[in-house]
Amino acid sequence: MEEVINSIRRASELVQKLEQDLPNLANQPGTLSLSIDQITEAFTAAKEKLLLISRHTQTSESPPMLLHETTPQQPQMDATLMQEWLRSSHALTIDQLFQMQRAAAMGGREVEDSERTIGSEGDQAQGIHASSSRPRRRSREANQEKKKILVPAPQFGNTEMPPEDGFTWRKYGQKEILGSRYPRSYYRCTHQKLYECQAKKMVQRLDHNADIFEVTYRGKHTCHMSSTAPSSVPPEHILVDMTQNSNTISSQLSPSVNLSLHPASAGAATTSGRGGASASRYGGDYPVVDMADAMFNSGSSSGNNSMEFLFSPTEDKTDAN
DNA sequence: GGAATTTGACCGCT
DNA sequence: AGCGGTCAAATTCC
Repeated sequence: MEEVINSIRRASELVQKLEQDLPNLANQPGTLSLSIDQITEAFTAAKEKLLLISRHTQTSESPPMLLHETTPQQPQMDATLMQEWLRSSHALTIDQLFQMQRAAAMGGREVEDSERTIGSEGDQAQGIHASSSRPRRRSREANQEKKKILVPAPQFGNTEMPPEDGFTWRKYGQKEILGSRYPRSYYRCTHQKLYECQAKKMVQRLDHNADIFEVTYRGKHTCHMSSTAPSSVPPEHILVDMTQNSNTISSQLSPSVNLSLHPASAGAATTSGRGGASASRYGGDYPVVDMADAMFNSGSSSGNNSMEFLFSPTEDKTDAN
């Protein structure tokens, strides 16, 4: 276990270093890519060690990895989702890094076409201001970036809520959707007023698998621009093309670089304001600790296999295209 | 009392 | 016409 921790630490340091060098490396895609590879390797090493450990310690009461049970056609879901969750809980600069890397690597074309409706900065197209009595948005989805991800429902605590994702959301509506068993909930960024943040998300359980939330993000968070705003950036790189293969997750970029060292998002993560699931436990000053916490506390107390979430071997090499 | 959630109504889009 | 997204009053919670 010692080794695992060390590997994670090393990776974390690399991330930190990378973060510091980011301004210099911004126009050096090669070096940047190299750094990312190193980080990937470090995490992968940690994972492999963990796998070894967990093989030894694994018992029959290993935690139910939801998707494996119910939807075998989604073999990599849990790993990706966990990464997604962790990433979005912390990432700010890493996300930017991804964007830079993407831009450097290629035309950025691989970004999920089918689910992504780009409008240059579609937020103001929200139509908040209107003429008559009740202001309405204009085009509903046009000119709005829209991303779908699948998120596992918490297995403990308030399972009605999707896992926190690094932002604070305020629910503004819920609706029964035709043909769906579960209602869809509508959330907007809590800082909508303060920072005019137009980010929104819709959350809905999958019909065929109530353990999974389909979360659709729309709009961009502008609140993180503010130094006082606690937010980070929504996930960009895990996208689900729901239109083709019901649950195909495509991880576009090096999936192992998921940690950001930004404690800024501390405590900002909750989907429910009060009541049940609450503020983030993973927003502290020690990302490694946070990650470990997430790894070993999420999903199951036995937790021995939780690392699979983070570093699935297949996942690591998944960004095939 | 303020902030968040609930929920029925409203309205734009297809 | 009907569905889906949003509004906003009412309610709940801290």
